[in-house]
Amino acid sequence: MKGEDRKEEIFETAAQLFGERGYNAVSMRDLAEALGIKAASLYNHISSKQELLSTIIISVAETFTEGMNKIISSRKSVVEKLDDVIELHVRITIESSSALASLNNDWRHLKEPDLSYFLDMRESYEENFRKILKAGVKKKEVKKLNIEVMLFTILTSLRTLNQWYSKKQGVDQAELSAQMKQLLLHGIILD
Amino acid sequence: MKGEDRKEEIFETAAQLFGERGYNAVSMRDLAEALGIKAASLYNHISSKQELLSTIIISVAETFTEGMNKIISSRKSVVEKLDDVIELHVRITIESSSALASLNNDWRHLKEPDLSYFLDMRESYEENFRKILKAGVKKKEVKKLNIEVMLFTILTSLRTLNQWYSKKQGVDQAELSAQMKQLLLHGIILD
DNA sequence: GTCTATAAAATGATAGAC
DNA sequence: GTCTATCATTTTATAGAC
Repeated sequence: MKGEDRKEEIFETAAQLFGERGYNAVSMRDLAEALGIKAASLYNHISSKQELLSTIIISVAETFTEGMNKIISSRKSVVEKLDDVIELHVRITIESSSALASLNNDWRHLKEPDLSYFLDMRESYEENFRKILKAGVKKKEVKKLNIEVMLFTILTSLRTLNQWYSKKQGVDQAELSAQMKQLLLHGIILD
Repeated sequence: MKGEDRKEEIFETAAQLFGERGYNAVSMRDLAEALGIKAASLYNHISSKQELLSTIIISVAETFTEGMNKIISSRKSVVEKLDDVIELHVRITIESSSALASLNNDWRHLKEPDLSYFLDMRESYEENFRKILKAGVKKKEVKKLNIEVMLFTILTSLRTLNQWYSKKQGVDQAELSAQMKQLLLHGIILD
């Protein structure tokens, strides 16, 4: 199946370029050149530029959705669930850094019906996260702060981990997870 | 000075559109239409689309630089300085939400020499922040965690505050600052 | 599966009338 | 200060030869 290999290669290179420069700043000529072929040849493997973006973004988004669903349905404590969410993000950041960058920067350029599908997943993910935090407050495992501020702050740090991780070296996955847990859950100030 | 008013209006509308859709997804025709004029008329007030992006981004970046310089040269404690940095971000988020979105999403599309100028300011800002954290660790005001992880996590939360603030209502500036301080500096877990 | 050639549309920007 | 008309370029995508 050489054809499938080529297709895979196209998606990977597209994810990398979209992640670096943004969807609109990467032309089909740019992508083709990076692959060593002409732009017209791309259309023998894919049907449109939009298909590239949708496939890249939806794939990562589904991985997040599956991960969160597992966490939600487990019987762990709230703090353990929060640990697991952080680990999920760190894992995906390291495994799918480019696709994650595309998702973060270019989800706005999805077209319907993919846009709605993506937004539904995103909303559902956030709602599940919110539920974990609310349960934590109720069980007195989590401080009684504004739920939306907590949700946003933790989530945005986790979502943009890739921006930072791709630049720095010398921090491995386990170490990064541990540091993020300390920081986001326990803060940085010594009392 | 009616001309200056019009120019101001163009920059504000551009910031809003760039912030919503991204620089490359907003055409000069889109911008003109939002202002109720034709695209060609824009060029009586500005010289290029690039000028719009540069002016918008550099202006906010300079506000951050000035704010950070004041904080760095004050004689406050580390924790107070961290409080001030958080307040600086919350203030700019509320005052210049659209320009901040342009900065976050589209700084990559700046051209030289503006790109280098921006990156220098950004690097200097981060270096000052790093110094505050390092001093905190030394004085035992801040936990001895990985400096880069702390820097990244706090900064990314603050930088993307606008994404979230523009959606939600009912949280005022003082309240938001207070919540962010609690969360970023002291964490969310009850010990 | 890749190429050349080309269509069809959109884009940033300019010239010149009013 | 805004308009119409237009240019030069770039863009996504298709047709058809090899």
